Amino acid sequence: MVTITDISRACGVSRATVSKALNGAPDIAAETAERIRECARSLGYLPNATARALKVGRSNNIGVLFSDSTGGGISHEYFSKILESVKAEAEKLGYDITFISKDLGDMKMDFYEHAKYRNCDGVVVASADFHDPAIIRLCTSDIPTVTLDYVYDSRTAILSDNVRGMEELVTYVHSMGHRRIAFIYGELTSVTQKRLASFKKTCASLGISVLPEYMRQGVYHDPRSSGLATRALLSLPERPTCILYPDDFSFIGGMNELEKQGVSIPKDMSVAGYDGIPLSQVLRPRLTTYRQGAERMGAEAARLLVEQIEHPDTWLPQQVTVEGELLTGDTVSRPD
Amino acid sequence: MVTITDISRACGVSRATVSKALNGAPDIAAETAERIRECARSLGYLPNATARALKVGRSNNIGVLFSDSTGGGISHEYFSKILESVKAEAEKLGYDITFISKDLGDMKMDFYEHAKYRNCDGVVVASADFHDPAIIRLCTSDIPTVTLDYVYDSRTAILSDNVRGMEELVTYVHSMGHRRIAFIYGELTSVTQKRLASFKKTCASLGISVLPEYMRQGVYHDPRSSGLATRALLSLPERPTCILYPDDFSFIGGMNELEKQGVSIPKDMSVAGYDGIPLSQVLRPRLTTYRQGAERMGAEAARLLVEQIEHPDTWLPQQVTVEGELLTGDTVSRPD
DNA sequence: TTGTATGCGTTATCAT
DNA sequence: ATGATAACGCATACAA
Repeated sequence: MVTITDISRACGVSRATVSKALNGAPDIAAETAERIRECARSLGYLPNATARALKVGRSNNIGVLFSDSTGGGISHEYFSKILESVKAEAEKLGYDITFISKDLGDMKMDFYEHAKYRNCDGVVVASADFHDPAIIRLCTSDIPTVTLDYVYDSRTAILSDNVRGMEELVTYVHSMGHRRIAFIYGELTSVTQKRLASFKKTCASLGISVLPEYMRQGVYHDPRSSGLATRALLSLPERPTCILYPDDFSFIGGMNELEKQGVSIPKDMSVAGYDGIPLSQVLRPRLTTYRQGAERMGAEAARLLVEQIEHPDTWLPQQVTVEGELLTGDTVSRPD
Repeated sequence: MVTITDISRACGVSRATVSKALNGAPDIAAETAERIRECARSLGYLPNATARALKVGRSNNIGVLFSDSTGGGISHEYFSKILESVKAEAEKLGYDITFISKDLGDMKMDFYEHAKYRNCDGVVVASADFHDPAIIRLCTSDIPTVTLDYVYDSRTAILSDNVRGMEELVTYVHSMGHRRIAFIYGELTSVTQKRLASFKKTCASLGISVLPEYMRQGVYHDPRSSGLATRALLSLPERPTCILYPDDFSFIGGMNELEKQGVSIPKDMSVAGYDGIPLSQVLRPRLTTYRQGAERMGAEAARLLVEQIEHPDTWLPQQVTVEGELLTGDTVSRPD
């Protein structure tokens, strides 16, 4: 490994001078600096992030937290997209990303301790059980954090616009003539609460009555439960004319059930999903859904976190809401 | 931040003693050690990974490389599963993982330099253009590496058993009575070469003739191209009775085309995918496919990499092949 | 059994 | 404009 010392010897200057030259300090003669840089290049010098971090107290490394227990794992397309964009944006800003977990090897640690242990300059909490004390500890600590889809008091958060998403979906479906709209929703997280509230509010303002038998709890990302809920809805004396699913993937379960019962989409039943994952747009008929702005959310999260890290004094926590986009597919038609 | 020095002061011992006690060195009196550990706990001491790394020359951090350019991004379910299991296994072994990329911020670096810069103890190359000189440089460097689905000479690699997978698929399809089997394959990577060779060899040994018009190149993960290839196959004077797709997701395109032409699966046409992603098993009919052992591949990659890191002297490079599993769905039936 | 001294590679302060 | 020196937090060889 070639260090700053090697360069100093090769150039016949002190280590301090080399360091300054390499970092573009103003008090080094232009030609000296150039000579040193050239020398560094020819020797194949690479800065040592570890040593630098130890010295300056900043690692240029941000942690990312995906706690799988909630089912919000990396293999969910929504989260993998977020991860991808956090990564891309962070790298653009000069930061590496490291996963934060608990219990590294045989050292018992919680998330906060892990982040400290690795000297993370900040962490993006992308998917977690936000009521877990360990998560709360991290998110209310001295470490800069940005949460996704959940807000802690006086903390920065990036939010997918679930209220608007639901509103757009319901409004669209209503505009297509539907009045008997069923909603299969996921586990009662804060995201779900928002979608539920928005569903009800939008229905109310459109003069649609929300029948309790049209509201069924399902499970995110679980086609089976969506299938069962669909079956229940189909067995009602008065069927809905449109079913909203918890998400695009779980819709597959509904799709199967409808097909099985000979109910054609969208002729006999209109449907819509949520998320706007690629799958939804390659299905035929193309699924009507609301695409969450995962890419922008990830990028914003990284951007705001880095800003907070680099300007802690002037930083004001903020909640950024990222709008999605209604994807008008071919699964919602005018009811007879 | 509470350091080893704080503890030494609080306990009235030297820093060396604290360090040893905390690391369980054998030459510290049991009660002294316990007193120190207790003190550390009460002060909320956390080891500083950065300082330790600088001192011992090992970071307990492994890099993971997903180069998106090849389309092998994190949001591909196969790769996200691998990432997930690499992460889980690495953490179990006491290693954090950091993404390796090129061009961090405004510093121009290649992959090797990035890994060095971060002091990675090793790196898992999960998805990359293996002919890229930058990848080659990394994989043939002094840094321990493990590649997935590609072998560099005298290097450790984890391989999905594409030969066997294809063989099982073809054999199964053959056993169901099919003789006119079409194969839509992806871009010509080494993985594809293996699947192609295995397809041909298996066909040959089963006495099936491989018609050139039944072999069509498509694109991985691209339903559109699979749809086009399907259309071409359907327009042949003598249609195949079974179509093998590059992967489960791209099969969707074929599914749509078949549906559009009123060709029923599996009554009029049998089909099979590859990968065994969750989607394939929630479709109806359930897709016949070959599930790659992504979880085991990731875990093995991490395990072997760590072993190589921790026992560099006794290490022998090896290629581990991870078998998958034939998922007999409902999309292959006996032809008339 | 404990402590002293040193250095990992870097940057920052203060002299020169 | 350049250099000597110290310090970041830790682990280890060696001395006591």
